[in-house]
Amino acid sequence: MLANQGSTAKIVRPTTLRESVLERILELIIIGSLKPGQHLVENELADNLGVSRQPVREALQLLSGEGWVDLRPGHGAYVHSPTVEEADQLLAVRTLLEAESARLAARNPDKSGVSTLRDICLRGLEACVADDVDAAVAANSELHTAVVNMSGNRVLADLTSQVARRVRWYHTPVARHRGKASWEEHAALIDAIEAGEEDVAADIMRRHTEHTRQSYLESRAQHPEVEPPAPIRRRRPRAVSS
Amino acid sequence: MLANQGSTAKIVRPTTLRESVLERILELIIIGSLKPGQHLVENELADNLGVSRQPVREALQLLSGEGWVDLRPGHGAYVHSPTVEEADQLLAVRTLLEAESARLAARNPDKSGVSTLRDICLRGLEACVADDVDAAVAANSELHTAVVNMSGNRVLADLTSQVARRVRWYHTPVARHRGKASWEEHAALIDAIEAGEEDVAADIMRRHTEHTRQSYLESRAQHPEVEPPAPIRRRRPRAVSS
DNA sequence: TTGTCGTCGACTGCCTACAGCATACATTCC
DNA sequence: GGAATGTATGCTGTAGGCAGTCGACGACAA
Repeated sequence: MLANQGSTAKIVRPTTLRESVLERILELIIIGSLKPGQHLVENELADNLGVSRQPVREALQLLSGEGWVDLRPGHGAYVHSPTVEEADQLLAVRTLLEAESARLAARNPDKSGVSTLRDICLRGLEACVADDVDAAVAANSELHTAVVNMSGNRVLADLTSQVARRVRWYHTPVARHRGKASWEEHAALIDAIEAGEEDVAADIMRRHTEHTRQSYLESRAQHPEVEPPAPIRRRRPRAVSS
Repeated sequence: MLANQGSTAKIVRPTTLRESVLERILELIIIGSLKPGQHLVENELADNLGVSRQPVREALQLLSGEGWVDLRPGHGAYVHSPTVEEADQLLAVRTLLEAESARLAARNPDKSGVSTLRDICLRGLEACVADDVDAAVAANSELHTAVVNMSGNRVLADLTSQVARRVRWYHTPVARHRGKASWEEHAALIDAIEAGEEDVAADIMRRHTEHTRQSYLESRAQHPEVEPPAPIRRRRPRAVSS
């Protein structure tokens, strides 16, 4: 009976076709089935997903709004081709946004919010010592989300989540968590928020996210598996015929 | 011959119908022809603009990505209804982003960029003493854009422009420029950027945008013309018949 | 061999049409 | 008289289809 009721009273949206198409395409991009720079032919996607072109088109329009695909009028949609430079800039912006979130969260910390943070932190640490990487990653993003929400600035929260989603794309080849040290930083952050020390909280968060940025860059330097920009192929190589 | 060549080598895009529809709808929203909370019926828009529903739908999808309209699956598109709280948050985020832009611009200031800034600043000041409000406003946004571009962080620039566009929406009822004082702040900002004084530049920009935020809030307090959320009407009141 | 032009194929952009759904009104029952 | 249900209507979501357009390939000429 409670199956469909999200804990946060999320609206049970009448999931339209274009929404599910959007999510499936997004998943294909994230797992790498659709490669950066690849031309997304509407008919192919429609056939593969078993729908008509229309919902595919609309899903692509929405995805372009989130920076996942680039629309070239008259040419169609291409999977956004990430560069190291862009990843760096994205992580820099994330640092900026999240540090401000931490500052605002510390400006008026509420009891329940802080205790939520502690719960998540505890879970993350447990997952960490249990070597459950997936759970640790989940707890990590959950904690960051919780902090942004505590900021009370919804615009900031939306923007951050938007940026964070794109960052996740770049995280794929990176080691996913930095172990116990990361959670100690988290704990310190929560302390600062609870104590209302704005500058300290912002600084911890800034250094924390800056750290992941650095490790991303290093990892990227070691594995420069950057794909060439975009081999634009509109026709597939003709099969031997005649 | 140079008619179509923008100064910044902008691509001459093969303007599609949905693009022009998007711009026309956006204009209608900005000038207030389409009011906050209003239900955007696709057929009506299509008829009024002389196109079919398809490009209208796609334009609405794109507009939703920029926060101008809200899509409710199964219900259609509604003009985003701005609240004072959201405006405040938006302006706060803009302050954050632009201050960082100024910091980055000051980190490595290039000669040509700085001279461009000075040109714009001069024009703005001239427009100001000539009491040409429109020109002053234009110069103002041009200058801010130039600073963001000098930051060298394209993600930051994109995000800022996105936020700034939405902020413009809230500026409508506000006094549009603060006169000479504003341009003196601009001049000081440019000096700081040229001298490479990151902290100073960031601080000037922060206070500068914070000032406009304060004046917005005050103006809003005096003219609390906030519309009621959204009187959702899907059928127009039936005409007296029979 | 290299540059230019014509042809062809494929894909996008747009239009029209239909089905499903949500809302508002009218009617009936308690 | 009030509430619940049936019915009508307008709108959205989706499908299918057609024309325009862009790029690639091949032929021809220099």
